Amino acid sequence: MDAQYQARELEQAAQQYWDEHGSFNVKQDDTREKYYCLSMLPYPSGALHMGHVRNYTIGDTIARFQRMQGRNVLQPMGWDAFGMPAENAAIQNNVPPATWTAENINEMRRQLMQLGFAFDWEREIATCHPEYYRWEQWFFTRLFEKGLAYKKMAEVNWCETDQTVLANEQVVDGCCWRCDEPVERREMAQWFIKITDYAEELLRDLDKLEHWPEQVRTMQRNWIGRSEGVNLRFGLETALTTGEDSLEVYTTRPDTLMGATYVAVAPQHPVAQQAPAGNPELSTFIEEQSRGKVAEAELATMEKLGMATGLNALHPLTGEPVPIWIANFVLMSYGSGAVMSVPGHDERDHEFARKYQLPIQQVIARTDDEHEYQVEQWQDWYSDKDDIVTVNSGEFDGLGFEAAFNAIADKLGAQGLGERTVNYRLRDWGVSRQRYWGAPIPIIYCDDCGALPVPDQDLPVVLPTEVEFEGIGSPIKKMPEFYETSCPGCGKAATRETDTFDTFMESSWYYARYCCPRNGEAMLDGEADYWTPVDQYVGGIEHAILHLLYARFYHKLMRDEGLVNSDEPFTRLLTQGMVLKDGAKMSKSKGNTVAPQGLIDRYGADTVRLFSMFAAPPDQSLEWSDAGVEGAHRFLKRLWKLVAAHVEAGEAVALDSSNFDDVQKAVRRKTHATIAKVGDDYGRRQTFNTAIAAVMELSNELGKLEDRSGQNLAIEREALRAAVLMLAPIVPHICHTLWQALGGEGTVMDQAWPELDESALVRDSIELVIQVNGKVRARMEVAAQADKDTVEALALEQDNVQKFLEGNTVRKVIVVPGKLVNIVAN
RNA sequence: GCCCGGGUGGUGGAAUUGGUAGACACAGGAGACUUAAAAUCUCCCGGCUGAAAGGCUGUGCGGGUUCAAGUCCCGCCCCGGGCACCA
Repeated sequence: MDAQYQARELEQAAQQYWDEHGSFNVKQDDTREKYYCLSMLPYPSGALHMGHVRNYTIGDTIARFQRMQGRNVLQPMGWDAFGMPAENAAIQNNVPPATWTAENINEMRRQLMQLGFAFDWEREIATCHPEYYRWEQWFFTRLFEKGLAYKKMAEVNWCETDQTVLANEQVVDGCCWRCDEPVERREMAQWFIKITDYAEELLRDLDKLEHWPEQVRTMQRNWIGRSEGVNLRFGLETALTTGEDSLEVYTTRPDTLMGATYVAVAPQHPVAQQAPAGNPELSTFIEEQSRGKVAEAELATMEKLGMATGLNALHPLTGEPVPIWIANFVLMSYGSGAVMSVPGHDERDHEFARKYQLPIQQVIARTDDEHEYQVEQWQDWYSDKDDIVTVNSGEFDGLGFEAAFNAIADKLGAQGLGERTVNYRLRDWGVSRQRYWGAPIPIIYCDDCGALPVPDQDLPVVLPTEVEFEGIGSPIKKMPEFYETSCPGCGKAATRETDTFDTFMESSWYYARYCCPRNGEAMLDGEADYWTPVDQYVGGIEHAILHLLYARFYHKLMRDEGLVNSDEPFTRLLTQGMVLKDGAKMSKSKGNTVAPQGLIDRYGADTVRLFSMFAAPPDQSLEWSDAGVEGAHRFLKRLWKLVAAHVEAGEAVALDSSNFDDVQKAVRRKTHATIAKVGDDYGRRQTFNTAIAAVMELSNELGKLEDRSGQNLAIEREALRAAVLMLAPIVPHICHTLWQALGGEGTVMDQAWPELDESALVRDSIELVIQVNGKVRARMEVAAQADKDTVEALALEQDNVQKFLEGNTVRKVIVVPGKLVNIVAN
């Protein structure tokens, strides 16, 4: 073999071998266990960034490791090709989004191939191809027919100057990013999918996802936000012009109902809309509240403002009038758009009541509190439902949380004024986008027949790619040749929907389509039954809620359509941390990106892969370091030289462990301890950084062998073969070559994982740490099987231990077998 | 504001179930080889102290539990992710 490690030549040769042998093209095979390893598909933004390299190296490592466990491994790749950046680039560079996207895909595919990822490229998909989104459109028409897709009004960011809808990202400090004019919230009719129908199941099945990070499950649980409470109605002193004479609110704390001193409604609430008649100040206030963007963070951090409507509601229990206020923090899109306010106990209500001098009434007290309730101060024990008792609540006085909840809920129920209900924070999924570069929503509007789905035989509704793209407004909204059509019901002239789908639609089911990407007859087929669910999913932590929740939802929708036969799409999830540079997320906008291409050119793919896996555990953020890359490269050079020197020493004799000296035993023990550790690190722990460190330790340990004669060479051979096998998933190219140099059979990627020899791990003696009062004072070597009494006696004999025991009495001795002895003395 | 993470040497990180803090690397220092440099190899490397053995101290801050705390509990501070139209 070459004396020098030549990454470029060796990597090209390995990739050529894989290509010629179709090494990663997989088929259904019922003789082996299947393993579907998937990394989140990239948005084709131009070139690969370090986040991609990290993501796909993790996925590739797992895929290759599983292959070495004997499984039939599918690892596909594709492109999340619709989205806003293509439109922005189109404006800037005067290139149609389709062209820009296709060029980016070609460049990024080339880079992925250069990194040697074991993808089955025959299954590649791009979500902007009609062959893909056709089935998304078809599926939407199924949902429409089931009543799971519907249209309603919803708020969007609106720029009056540009006459266009803006994404949250396009609103900067409350203003349009193009014209810098203030943005307002405006209602528009939009398509929604009823994810709330599945809220209970999405919540419940989180318990089944035992191989998901607890963190992600907690976030999803909180996002769905199940609560139990009461829907109750306040009467309206004056009925609305619509005849409506009550106001519905939801509360999780009916026990505090007697403390409700006012009602707050959203500015868009019917009561608020009717109130300003003859009150210009109020209408100005309501209008002002439509300024700013729709993001929750925006609404939650803005100053809490309100104004009295002059109208009263009637308390459902007492019949007393309570004022109705308009408050900017009440959101029309959450629940009924109205809340009862209990300023005596709720922090936000308290703040609001103090600001506007509204009455504050204490209705719960702490059973264990000696302190007087102070109206001026909010008491933070409100959310604590233990040890509280109702007060100032008339017939409901003296009850604990549950008793008060039940008594008040029962009373409301009996009077027809309220009922117990389960509520979710989760809102239905708005899938309409008023943008061009997305999948057209397959709906036709007819003046007579209403909204009708495009019939199957007319699908796909193809997005025109030859367009004049100006950037303000979607071009297809100005193309009669696109939107003019005939009604599938009555045949009369009709209009197509010109909105496109949210791009989360494409990424919610792509994992299933990889199983049968070229099927022109059906969305999914039997191959999807074979491969799904995905065994291992790898992607950024930033997708912990939205993408992963939508994909889980879509899987259940597909299951209920008979397309897949499992309840959850992703059995095991690994959420990758961010790639940072100087403490900030690498991004084009921050200008702190490091393009992997230069590093691949300089050091080779294996070095880049090794560094990205060594620098941090996969779920933590990774701080980029150019110096660290150099170090990773040095290790590969050392490994190369080690194997070269070993091969130079000639053919090894057969391993015979019967007469090993202590050094030989120690080296061989290290080999097998490493095999045990690395297997666990790859499989169970998924801490690839410690797996690499362990192999580095093993290679350092080999220096202890004095020469390469006799059994030493056999021990080294065993260690090097194991090291190459264990590193192959991370640095597959160099290991492909080194495996051949070591006389290995076949290719390294198809070898079985190295076998652990338990007998090599046996030790004659072990080192124990001796502490006095928890501080390490000595170490000693004892026979591995020494019993507790012997260990204790030996520990007490140590000189330094004696020194610290002087003048003290031994109170207790704790022996942790195999680890330490702690002598408690004073 | 709300939800979820994180904080350990000069740096990235290790310590897996409460049991030796700093594995493995990077950077730095000293030395070897070399005319020289690069590359490579050897040794040192948390702080204070000591000739050494050792001692004291140390995991964002303040408390607590325990024979023993980076790890568990309570209260803070700072940084990152998400917040439904960025993907």
